[in-house]
Amino acid sequence: MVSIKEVAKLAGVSIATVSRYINNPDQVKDATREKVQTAITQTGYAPNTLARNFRRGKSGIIFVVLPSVGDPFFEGVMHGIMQVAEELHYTIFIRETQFNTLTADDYSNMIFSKQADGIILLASVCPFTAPLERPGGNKQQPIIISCESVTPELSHFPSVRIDNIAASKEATEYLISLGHSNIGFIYGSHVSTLTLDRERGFRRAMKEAKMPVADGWVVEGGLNLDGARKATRKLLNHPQRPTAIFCANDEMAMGTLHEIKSAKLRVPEDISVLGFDDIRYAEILDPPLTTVAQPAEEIGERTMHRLCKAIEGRDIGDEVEIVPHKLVVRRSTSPLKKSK
Amino acid sequence: MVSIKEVAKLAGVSIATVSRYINNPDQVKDATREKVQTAITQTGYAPNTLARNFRRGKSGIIFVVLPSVGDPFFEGVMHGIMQVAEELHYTIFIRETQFNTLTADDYSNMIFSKQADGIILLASVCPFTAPLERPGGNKQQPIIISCESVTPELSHFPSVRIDNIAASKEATEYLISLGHSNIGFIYGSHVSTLTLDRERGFRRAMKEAKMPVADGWVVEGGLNLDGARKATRKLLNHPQRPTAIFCANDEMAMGTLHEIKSAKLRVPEDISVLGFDDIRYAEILDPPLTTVAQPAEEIGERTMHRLCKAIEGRDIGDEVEIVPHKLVVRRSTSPLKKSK
DNA sequence: TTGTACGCGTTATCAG
DNA sequence: CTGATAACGCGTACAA
Repeated sequence: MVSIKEVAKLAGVSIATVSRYINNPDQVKDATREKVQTAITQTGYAPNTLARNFRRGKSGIIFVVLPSVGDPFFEGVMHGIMQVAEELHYTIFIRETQFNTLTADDYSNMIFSKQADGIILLASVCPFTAPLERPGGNKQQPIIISCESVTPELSHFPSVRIDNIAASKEATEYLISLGHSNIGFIYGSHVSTLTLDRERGFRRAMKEAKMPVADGWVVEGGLNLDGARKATRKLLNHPQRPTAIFCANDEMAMGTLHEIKSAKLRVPEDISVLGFDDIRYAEILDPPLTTVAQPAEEIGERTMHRLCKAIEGRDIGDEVEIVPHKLVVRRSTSPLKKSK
Repeated sequence: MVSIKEVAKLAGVSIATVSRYINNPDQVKDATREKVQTAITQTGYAPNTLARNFRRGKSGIIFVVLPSVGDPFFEGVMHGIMQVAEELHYTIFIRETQFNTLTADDYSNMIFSKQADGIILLASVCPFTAPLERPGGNKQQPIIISCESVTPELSHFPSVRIDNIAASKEATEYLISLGHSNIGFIYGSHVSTLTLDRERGFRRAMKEAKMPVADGWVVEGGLNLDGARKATRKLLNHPQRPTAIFCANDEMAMGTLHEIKSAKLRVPEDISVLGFDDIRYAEILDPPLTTVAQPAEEIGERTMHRLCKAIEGRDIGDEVEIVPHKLVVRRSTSPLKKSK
């Protein structure tokens, strides 16, 4: 592997000059510049990133941690993130945490061990434990948890997201306003505080409307198609079958939609379906899905800006930054048909 | 930032011992081990990855480059990749190349500058130029291009994929066997050799069956929903309206399905639809989509194994490794209804 | 404008 | 089993 030394030797200059040529070309005389350049092309030299980062003490890398590539929701958020990253000359690396569950400490360590300058955790279901106590002073690590509603123990991490409880409550109230009172809810998983919050919003709306939530109306959908389909079948077989089903995300709503139609029931005539996220498929489903939209790109942008502030050592607090959500009404929901 | 030195001092040992404790604990006496461990917890020390990688001359990182997170197809491939990566102790980083188009040289440089030990390009539409000529000897860089059918200039990169032409030809023959002769084809984009190959397979089947492909039956779908919807509208308005539409991937097929139904036509009674990839949504679409399945996980596994061989310096050739595809017949295709 | 020389934090190679 | 020490490749203060 060719290093800066060989380039220097070939160009007949010192390594310092080569280094300068690369990082501060203006400080090098024209004639020298040429010599160095030819030596570089001749050797095919490329600066060793490992050495450079080591020397500089920073990698210029930001990790974005998300549960799965292949999840349509994150596309928009990534857009926002990458746009800002480009401006600010950071490189984004995505880490997928499919099943391997890293702890908050692991992430903290990534920063501490200089693997990355900052980390964005996107709705990453990970078994968060108590915050890491590091003797060196634990405050203000450049880590942001976005989209996800964090548990109390983690509230010291800054965060950008919608108000999941409020959004879910509003959506439920919309169903109620359509005349529905038997409403099923499919949440994600017990470790997904995000969908748990959405469940909370659902229950709150029901309670305020003085509508009971029957046993078995709230089921787990596992955040995936299969899980949602099973959950839906449970709901369809329930003695008091819901007239509307609210799914904690659109992915699950897709499974629900399919399962209802497989049972020869119609959406929304027999059962209304409501999703969450407004992924790109929502509007081309059959019927197009009523859902809660998140300003994905904005979440990404805000998150990056805030993270970069933290990287620069500025204080960004540990508050949750709430962005607005919006109910998008399409055709998968309709007024309750009075069947009596 | 606390370094190994301070840990050594606090523990009353040399830095070498601390290093050994971390990398080869068995070579350290029990008593010493404890001393070191307490010093580590006390200081909150974490090895500086930058320095470590620098010293080792390798990062243990493999880049996976893909066009977009949010693309359901890659999930399976990533599964395969990550499983092998875990076994072999590599860390996977995903880079998204949404619009920013890196050249083959850029990738080559990533290897050369030690940013990564190896690179997997997954169906990444990037403006490949002539192979990089590097004085140091350009042969056998640890770069693999998977899923994508590469252009001739790039055939020196090893590759793992299905035979897109053959698969597409077979799928077309299936449509023909159902009695269809007016078949529309929606390809991805002019820079996506992958979908161009699928088009080639389509045309080959049509030609062998002596069926003409009318002007305007082959349209560009842009690899996304909107593009596919527009393309579908063109097809529906064509004077010789196709009785079947073959989409170069499932994402586009989803758009096509929706657009056909929006035009009050039925699938498959009026128009059959055929997709490609067998993403997880294929079976829950309405109607469930007939499509060509790729062994995604297998592609991922094979790719990683081959790449690791290359990283170890072994010769892996530059052949294309072909994995089997399979036509999955569901309900979006049916025999041509004789309407005369 | 250029060159010399040091140090970044590790790991690896020796001797002890 | 442990300690001293030499690398690794680069950036930069300082001297020339």
